[in-house]
Amino acid sequence: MPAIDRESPVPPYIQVANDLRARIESGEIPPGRALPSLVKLEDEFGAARDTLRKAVQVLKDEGRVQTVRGMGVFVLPLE
Amino acid sequence: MPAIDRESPVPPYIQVANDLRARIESGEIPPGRALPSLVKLEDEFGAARDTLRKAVQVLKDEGRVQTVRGMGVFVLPLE
DNA sequence: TGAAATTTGTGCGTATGTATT
DNA sequence: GAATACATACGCACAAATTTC
Repeated sequence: MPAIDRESPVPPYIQVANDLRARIESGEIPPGRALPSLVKLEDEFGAARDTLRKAVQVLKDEGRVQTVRGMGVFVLPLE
Repeated sequence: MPAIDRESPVPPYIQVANDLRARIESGEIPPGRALPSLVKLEDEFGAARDTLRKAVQVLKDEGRVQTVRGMGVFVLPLE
């Protein structure tokens, strides 16, 4: 299960971003599918919304996901 | 009238959850029936939807209610 | 038929306060 | 002081499922 290592010098939002990126790259969350909702991510990681939004923002900045309002955050096809 | 005590150290969403739980346990809202809609709860408690959804989430986590999209939040039978 | 109303799901942006680093 | 994170809350917009007319 995903977990945040509070002892790590890597900030939680980076850890979450890394975890989600790994799920995308492994094909666990394929293109066209949505990431777990923020509420679910809260449960999974036990992190605050601030942190999770930042993590998603990282993937957005990388062009890996795209937010669709009211629906979720979707994984984009690789270029 | 249910009301949220803003002076209390207990967070509003917990207060709402406690109130709803009491209504369920008293039989005011029996199994199979739905809780008031989020819109009605907004009126009743004067709280934001975010707060009310969190309150409902607490009861969900407790296994007391189940949400059905487009229909409502239903009280589950006791186990 | 289908359109509107109702209700929950999801996300955005913002805000306040606390605590830690 | 600044950055980060947590916890909570407000208000809004749009999506989707269901019910009603």
